Amino acid sequence: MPELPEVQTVVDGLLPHVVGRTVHRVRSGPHDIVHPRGMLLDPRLVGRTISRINRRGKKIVFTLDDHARFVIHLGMTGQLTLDAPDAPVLSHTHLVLSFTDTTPTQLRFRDPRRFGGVWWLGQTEAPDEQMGPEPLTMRWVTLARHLSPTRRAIKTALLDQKVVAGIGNIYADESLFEARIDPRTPACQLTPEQVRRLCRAIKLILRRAIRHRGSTLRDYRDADGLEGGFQKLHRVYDRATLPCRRCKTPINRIVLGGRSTHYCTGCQVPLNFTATGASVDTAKDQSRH
DNA sequence: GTCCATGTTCTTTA
DNA sequence: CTAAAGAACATGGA
Repeated sequence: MPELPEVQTVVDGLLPHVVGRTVHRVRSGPHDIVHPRGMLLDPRLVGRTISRINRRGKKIVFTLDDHARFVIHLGMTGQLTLDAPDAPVLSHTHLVLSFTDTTPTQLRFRDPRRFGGVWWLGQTEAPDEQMGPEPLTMRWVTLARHLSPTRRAIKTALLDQKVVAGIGNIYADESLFEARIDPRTPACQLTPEQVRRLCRAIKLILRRAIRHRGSTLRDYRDADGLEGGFQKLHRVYDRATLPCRRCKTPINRIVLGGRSTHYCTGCQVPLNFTATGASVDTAKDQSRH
C-alpha cells in the first residue's frame, strides 16, 4: 500500500511523538517479522532512546541513541500507528513498542499480508545500498542516467527501486499521466525533453500526494489511524473505463511487468509531438545487442 | 470458488 | 553472460 507519500505521512506523524522517547517494553506477535530472522529486539531496544526517524524511499529508518539503526518497511498492507496502551490491539499486530516516559504511548506495527517487516541494521549497515535517488530532490540528468541503460517499459522502470526510490504502482501511473508519456515507451527511448517533463511530473505528483496525506485504497492509514485523501484526486489509477478528467477518453488498463497500468490513450502518446500537434518521428534505431 | 490488491525477491526464460 | 518476464510470498475483500 504505502509508497513515498504514504510513508512520508507516517513519518511526519511519528516524529513529534516518538523522537526523544525511551523504549520501555517490546512485545512481539506469534509471527517472526524481524530480519535477520530470529533476532530478538528486546535486548537491543529496551532502555534505548529513539534519536531520529527518517524516510529513505519506502523505508522508515529509526536511529537509536547508541547509533544503531533499524528499518521498518510497510510492504503492501503494513500500518505503523501510535495508540494509547489501553486501545484494542488489532489482529495481525506483530510488534508493539511501549513508551512510558511522559504520556504512555505505543508504537504498533500491523501487517496482515506480512510482506513488510523490521530489518535490524546495527551501527554500520546502510539502509539504502543499491537504492536509486530520492525523487523529490533528484535532477533530471540523474533520472536520465538511470533510465538510459534499460529497454524496459518506462512504467516498469519507475517501479524499480534501484532506478528511483519510493515510487510504486499508483504514483508511477499518475506521474506518467502528468508527464503525458505512454507507459509502454521503452525507458531508453525517452527524449531528454520527456525525461525532464517526467522528473518534474514525479515531484509535482508526490508533493501533491503528500499534501493530501497519501492515498488510501484499502489498508493504508497514517500514524493516527486516519485515511489519506489523494485517492480522490487520482487521474488514472484505478479509473479504468472512466472518462479522462482532461480529454474524456476512457482510461485504459493494461498489464505491464505483471502490474496493472492505467493511462489515457488520448493524453499519453507513444511519440513526441510538436507544438502544433503534428507527430514527430523519433525512432532512432537502437541497435539490437 | 475466482480474481485482484499500494511490494519485493527469487526463479525461469529468452 | 545479462535482461526481463513470471512466480512466489500471505491475507482478505469484491
